[in-house]
Amino acid sequence: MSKAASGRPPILIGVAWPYANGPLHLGHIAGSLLPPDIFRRAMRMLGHDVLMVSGSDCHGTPIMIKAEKEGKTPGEVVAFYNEEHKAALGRLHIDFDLFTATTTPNHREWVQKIFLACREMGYIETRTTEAPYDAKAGRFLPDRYVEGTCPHCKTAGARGDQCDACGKTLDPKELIAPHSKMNPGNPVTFRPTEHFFFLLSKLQPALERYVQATAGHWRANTINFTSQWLKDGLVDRAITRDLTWGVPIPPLPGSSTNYDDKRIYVWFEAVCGYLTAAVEWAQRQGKPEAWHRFWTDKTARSYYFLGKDNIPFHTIIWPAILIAYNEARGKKGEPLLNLPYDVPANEFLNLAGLKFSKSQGVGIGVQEVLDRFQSDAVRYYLSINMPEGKDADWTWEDFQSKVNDELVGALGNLVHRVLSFTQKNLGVIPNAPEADDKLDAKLRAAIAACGDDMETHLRAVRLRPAMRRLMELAFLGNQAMQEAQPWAKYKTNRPEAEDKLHSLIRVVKALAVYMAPFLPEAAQKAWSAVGEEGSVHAQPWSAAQAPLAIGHRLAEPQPLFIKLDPDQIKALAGPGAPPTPSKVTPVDSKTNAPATLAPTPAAPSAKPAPAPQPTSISIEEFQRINLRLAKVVAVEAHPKADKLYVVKLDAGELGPRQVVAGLKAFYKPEELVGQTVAFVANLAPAMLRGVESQGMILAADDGTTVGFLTPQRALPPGSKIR
RNA sequence: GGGGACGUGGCCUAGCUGGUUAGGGCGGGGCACUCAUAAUGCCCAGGUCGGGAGUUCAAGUCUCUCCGUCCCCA
Repeated sequence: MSKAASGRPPILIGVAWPYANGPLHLGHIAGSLLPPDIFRRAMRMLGHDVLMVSGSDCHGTPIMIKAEKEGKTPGEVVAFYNEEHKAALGRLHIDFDLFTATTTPNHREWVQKIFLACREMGYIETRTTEAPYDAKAGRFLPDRYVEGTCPHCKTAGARGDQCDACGKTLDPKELIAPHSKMNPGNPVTFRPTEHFFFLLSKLQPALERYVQATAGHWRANTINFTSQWLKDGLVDRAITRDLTWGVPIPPLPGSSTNYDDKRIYVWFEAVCGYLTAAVEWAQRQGKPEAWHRFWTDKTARSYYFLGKDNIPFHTIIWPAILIAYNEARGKKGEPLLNLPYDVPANEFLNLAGLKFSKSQGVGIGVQEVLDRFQSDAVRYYLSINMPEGKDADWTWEDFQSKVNDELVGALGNLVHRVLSFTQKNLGVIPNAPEADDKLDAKLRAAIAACGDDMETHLRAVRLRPAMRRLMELAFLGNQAMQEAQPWAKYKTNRPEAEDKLHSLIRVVKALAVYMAPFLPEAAQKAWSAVGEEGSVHAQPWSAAQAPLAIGHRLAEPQPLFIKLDPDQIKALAGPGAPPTPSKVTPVDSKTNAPATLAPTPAAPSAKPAPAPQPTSISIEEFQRINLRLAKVVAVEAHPKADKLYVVKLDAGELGPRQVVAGLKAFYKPEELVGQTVAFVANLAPAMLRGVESQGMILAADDGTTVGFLTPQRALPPGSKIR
């Protein structure tokens, strides 16, 4: 494959800028935000220099209106959502080199520079049109903020761009009795207004050449869409609007006209963000010219990730702007900017068949999901169910099934069973088998083939098939384990069992590498578990085939993934539950919390749920519980719960553990730190309000007083309780 | 109204330039195993590849048309 290739091209990844008028939902993540993160991680491991940028799209009328409604400034609204977006993305480990906003001075200056350059080259001119105007409010209105009676079906409440009742698209002028949507009492009149038009028609021939030369590797949907636009003939478009929130029109050479009440429209301005964000990133690096590597290096490639509704802006309009601007750059002898190399547009993710919608309150916020589930579980479901070729559905039942049966059952289980058995019986990673060992050869070949296939898929931005291919390796590993039967061999032929285990650990290590782009947390856990140093994300793809750390002493393995609780899923999927397709209370922008959600499980340590008392259990049953001593290293308040602590434990040979405990009402942090406590070490990990808990601290209580258990004599952390 | 994408067994889906018995996964049924988060492995379940027509020696895979879902444009 490309392993032999030297000089990997730098890769610029542009991610469609989420609009800063609401929290992110899963549709955004699946459609345009998660795919580039997977791609970015994969390309880094494949040796490319990658820059991934995006930010909040902050301008336009909807944000002004939202600000008015909430009695805030537009700046406050977008700052809030910019933070929300960053937090949600961070929790999902979608890591940008820069996630900025269109409100920065840098962005404004560059947009104005590009605007002027395009105008200078003759691609922007002014024209006068008539636009709806609210005289009382003293401002022009976007078409969809004009309401009136539909001229076709006579239904009241039709919008200026479309009538929802009969589905016809409208011109606001056609409406009977047009009035402002925000102020229904205010009549709307039409006034002439001067605007700047971007002359797409003049750029048509150049765009055709560009598409001709580039679109060979685009997805069918994208290329057809684009050629259709070109076939129909490009229409000049207004790129300014009558509003006051946005990038101002710069002073025009040779003109004294005042354009203070106009702004450059988002579809011209926001796409420039891909360039301006790269520049800002370079500045922040302290290397102001560093962006050239990704923008003017002739070998560099740019990938733009977006939803299908966004295609023409990235295959027509943005390239057109770049072509026009490049003409000006060429004249000045500046290096030319690269046009989009690929535009892997995704279809949509729906919630049980309904569209995610911020405005209609359909859907669940990313943060609410992450309060309940591991980010890798969410990433897995979104990856294996990615809307790459067609729309996909998020359903809670399917989420549960894919996570429990595939992620936990196949992938997580393979890693865990291999490491558990080895750790328990050998303690260390065994020596490699002879070169002619059959199983080892087979698994080595499988690992190499999987890596190659995944690489092919990943390079072509076929992420869902790449994830599928990874799962095939996990299936194969389980098969091999089943056939090899180390548990039986171990008793009769120990050297042979060790050979088998070595080969299986090889698979585990390969999985750690290959899953890294998709499941960053689990990949790191698995990587460390097989005794490898440092970050798996810094490894080359080929690390999957590197030799094992023979002789490394294994720690008792922790499961990679938490199994989903069917009851919790039912609560989310059931009738009346907030994230169902039924409408949800509009999200409050301050807390951005939807209506109540299913209660989180009670804190594990203070009061165990009253269970039916079994009369007796066998000693074997009791021995299944791994009780240990651990030293409390640190205690922090749980960020999202009043009664919970996040406790860091040193569990001796088991390594560090993190446990969520309901001790906050009974102990101060300093009363706990340094103490030796008893805890259940093999309790299935659980997410408690967004924090993973890997065990349970034991405590006794009489209903009012609570006391944790501690050994009567000093014993080291990790000591067994039996 | 125009254009585009998609429509494969209960569910999610592979199927590139047309050609052996249409492959996987989930769920379901049976068996095996016990290392593993009651996890895993094996076997089985037999879907007229949305409907119809056509091209061809041969079509899920090309053409036309109709239906459904979604997106864009007018």
